[in-house]
Amino acid sequence: MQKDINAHIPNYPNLPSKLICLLHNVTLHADPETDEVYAQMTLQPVNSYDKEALQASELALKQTRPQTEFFCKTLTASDTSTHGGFSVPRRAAEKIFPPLDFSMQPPAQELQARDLHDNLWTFRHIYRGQPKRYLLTTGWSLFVSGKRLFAGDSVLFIRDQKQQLLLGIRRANRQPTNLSSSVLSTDSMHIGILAAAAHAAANHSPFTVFYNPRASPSEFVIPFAKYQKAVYSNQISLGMRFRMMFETEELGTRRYMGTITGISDLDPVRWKNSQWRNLQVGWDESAAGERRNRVSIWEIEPVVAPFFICPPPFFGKRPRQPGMPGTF
Amino acid sequence: MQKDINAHIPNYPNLPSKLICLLHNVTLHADPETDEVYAQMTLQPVNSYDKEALQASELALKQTRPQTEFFCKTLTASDTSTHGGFSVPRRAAEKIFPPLDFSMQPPAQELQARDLHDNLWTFRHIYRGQPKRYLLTTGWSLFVSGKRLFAGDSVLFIRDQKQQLLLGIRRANRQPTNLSSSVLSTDSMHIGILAAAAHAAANHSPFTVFYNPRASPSEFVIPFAKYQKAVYSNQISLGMRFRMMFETEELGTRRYMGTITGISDLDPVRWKNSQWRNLQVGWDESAAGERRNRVSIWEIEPVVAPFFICPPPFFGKRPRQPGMPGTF
DNA sequence: TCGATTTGTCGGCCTTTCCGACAATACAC
DNA sequence: GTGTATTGTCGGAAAGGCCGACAAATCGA
Repeated sequence: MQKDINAHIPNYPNLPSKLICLLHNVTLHADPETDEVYAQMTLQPVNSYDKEALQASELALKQTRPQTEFFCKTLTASDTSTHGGFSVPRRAAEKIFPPLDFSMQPPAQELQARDLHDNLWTFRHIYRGQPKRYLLTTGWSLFVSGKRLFAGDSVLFIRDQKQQLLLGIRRANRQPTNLSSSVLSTDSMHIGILAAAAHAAANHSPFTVFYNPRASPSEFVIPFAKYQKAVYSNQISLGMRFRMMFETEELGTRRYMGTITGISDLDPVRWKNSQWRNLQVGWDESAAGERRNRVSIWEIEPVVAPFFICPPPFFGKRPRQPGMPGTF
Repeated sequence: MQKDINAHIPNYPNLPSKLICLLHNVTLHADPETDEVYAQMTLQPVNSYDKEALQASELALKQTRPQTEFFCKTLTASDTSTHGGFSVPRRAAEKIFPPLDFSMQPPAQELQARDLHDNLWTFRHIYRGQPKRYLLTTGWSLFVSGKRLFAGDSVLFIRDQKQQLLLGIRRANRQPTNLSSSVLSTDSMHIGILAAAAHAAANHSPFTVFYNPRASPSEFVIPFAKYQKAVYSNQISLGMRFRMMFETEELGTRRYMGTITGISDLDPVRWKNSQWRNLQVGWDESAAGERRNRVSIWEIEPVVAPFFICPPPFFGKRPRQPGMPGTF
């Protein structure tokens, strides 16, 4: 299938394997039907020597990432049944939600949160039961049915810098969501964006890209500072050990270790000398195929530690047996 | 109390007893709290000889009254209880609502209607039961509680020229609604509007009036054509017989007959020679005080019939005994 | 490993809401 | 009047939804 797609994508001889761009704008959107989240970016190719502008752009990017708190919970059968409400994790209620007045019996309060379409949802937030726990009751079932949520889907509560509550959802991976009717096919998207980028690169004019992490989680746009730091500080060599972060289902992160087993172009015809996933790697743990076997230099942290660290014999409670390092 | 109000209203010597105006604009509004409906009109005093402009204004007025269908129902105890839904009069469902698909078992459909604040309400419209009848079920109780409706209040469904459903409410006359907190007092309103009208009359400049038929059902703004027709065609004389239309509670109309018993200024000091309610009348039916004893010439239709029609000895089913004509 | 804490599920119970039965009312002739 | 059509009210049943009981799962030492 990969081959099939490649066959349809034309070659753009004037499109270099990497474009250095100014980031003019990032806006978040969500599909009105599915609530699928995506970002829209306006990029303008520039001469790489214009360092001042690049740094200003970097700074702006950092400043637009405000400090917020959030929690994410995967919905249980009880959370989604019509029989009851939503059981709020204690930490979440106490860190994210407005504090309840514990002189009331029982302590309870109306709670409002806005989704990505700016719809306001209202819930009753109450602390009750034996043992005591936080619950969302009235209003919760309207939300569940309104968003068509099922056990396994997740909700995300975010408290922003203005102390406002935001509310997102993340559907479980059921069958691959069929978006073909409402969105351009992956092929057309690729072709379209390449044409736009080629034109923009030739003219130093702005162009727009969309990033939908669920539909295609590959990051083709890399912060310039991250890229530079990686290129200047990481000395890559065959057999080098590294660590890399992965996001878990629950928005947490976890590190895996691996070894570099090769360096080669992913696509020697169209993207010769591109650093995008030009490192072939093997992983210490996990069955083959569970993690990609190609990564990019800005994704990894070199292990600078003493010459040899024994691939950890692993400490207790991990459910899955590790693979051997560097064998792929 | 009438006397009391009069004492507070100053005299505007430059304000004539009638103003001929161009009607620039009519917009409908509703009180966000009570849904009370009122109209806002922009009027510009003109020289009465500018007939062309007056006629254009008349024409515009007629055209803004689009042809629509509606029905109004006074809510029963069952309609407003939490035990059930809304029983839709058959004629109404079949004339106003989108037709159901009778091949379904039972025939049912989602129905949406917009209120005067542009809020969209959604109901389940279903045809079921034995004998069969139309009902609104799901969503109805939200509407009843949201609008705080009670048995005796009415709902109004209107299908407009775009086949859209509009939804209005009309509360029963419980105790006289106390609007003093949110609206200017009647006194201040009167004084303010008279000042505005006086200024506008002097300068031929536009001014704005509000018309709230529930709060004060008196019509002080009369379509010019209606006024002219009445003045030129009705020959008024003492003892003359006439008919007059009244609106019933249910938005129906009904005619009553009466006799002119006097012609005199309602307020000889401030509105000398005004034709507004300068006809004193007696009614064939109804106890004294039930209908006003002063009317205006444009409200009545002269009875052109044979010289003497016996004040009807009344036919059956009216619940209340009539007063004698012309006795005040 | 073990006790404490957290939280998922359930039975109980009350309210809401859907349904047709039936009767009261309105309407047509 | 009298028969028919319409619609208001009710009992019954199912679903929604709030509650604490209890136990399963998780966490921390």
